Amino acid sequence: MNNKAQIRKTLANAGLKATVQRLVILEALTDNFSHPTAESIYRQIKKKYPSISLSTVYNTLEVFRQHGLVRFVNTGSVTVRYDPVTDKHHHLFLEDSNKIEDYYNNELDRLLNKFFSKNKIPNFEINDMQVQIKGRYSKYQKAN
Amino acid sequence: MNNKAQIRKTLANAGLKATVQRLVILEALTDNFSHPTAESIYRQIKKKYPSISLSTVYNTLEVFRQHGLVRFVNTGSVTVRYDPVTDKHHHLFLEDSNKIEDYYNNELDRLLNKFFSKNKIPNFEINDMQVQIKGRYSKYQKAN
DNA sequence: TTCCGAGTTAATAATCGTTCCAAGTTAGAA
DNA sequence: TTCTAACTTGGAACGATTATTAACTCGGAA
Repeated sequence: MNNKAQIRKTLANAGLKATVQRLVILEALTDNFSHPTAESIYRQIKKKYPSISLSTVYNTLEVFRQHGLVRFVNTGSVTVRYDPVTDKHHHLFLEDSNKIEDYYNNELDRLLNKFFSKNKIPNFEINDMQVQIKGRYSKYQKAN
Repeated sequence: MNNKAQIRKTLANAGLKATVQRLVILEALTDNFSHPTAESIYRQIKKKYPSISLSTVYNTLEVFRQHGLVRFVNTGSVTVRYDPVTDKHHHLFLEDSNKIEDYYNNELDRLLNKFFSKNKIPNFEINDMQVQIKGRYSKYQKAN
């Protein structure tokens, strides 16, 4: 199954109509692991689909978010960023470049789950957990 | 030593002039563990010190941040929140109320440090790390 | 196939949070 | 006490997001 068909399926599974706009936005998202802003998604799409409106991008991202197709990334800055990856993962915040990378580590997840099942936070029910790791790549190493 | 004197000292240590505005803002922050926004700090201060400007609050918070007196909290929403606690700690995001609480756990810190010294991220130098825990307090339990 | 209506989009206005700026004021060194 | 760099103020400007609304489009009923 090609990418387009997968994207259609994703929309259908979420119970969303497969409009052209949704297809291109979702396609842009799945191709893009740089945690884009709404604005940057808009610019990217605009090339191929010039009639799209920035409002549509915002609206659609919000619809996707409500249906679990994207997440907000917590950046601590003014602009919201989106993460097309809804699997469990963590984030590396690159201090030099203002970039964010996904970080996967199943072992870390297991460790945290184990820790919190032993050390419950009183009366608190955990739904989700994420580690934010701030730092930098060593010199002469490419970040990506 | 009383609170006011401590606050003066904090400013002096940071090499900052002890203006009235800075004193009241820092006082408001140290009294306030609810991770306030700039706006809410402004409203709080305005009662006692009506001539203060919102710009001053923003400017001052930024100066404090540069001097390590406060931190941004990464909320994933549009508005930036500030955290007067600069010790190592984590955050509970209460899904029902949009509140954020500090969460301390030395054992968790040790565990994470141990984990990442064993499992280094290739070429990446970690400077800071934070766990964001999302969830809710059980019914009939007060969140605070 | 046509038509209807709910859902969707585009354009633009409005709002919100934050930053910038020029002019006035002040803390604190000397 | 004087002087000056640092600071504050208010308002304008800005960028990001949300709201509004009229036009459009798709899928299903007839």
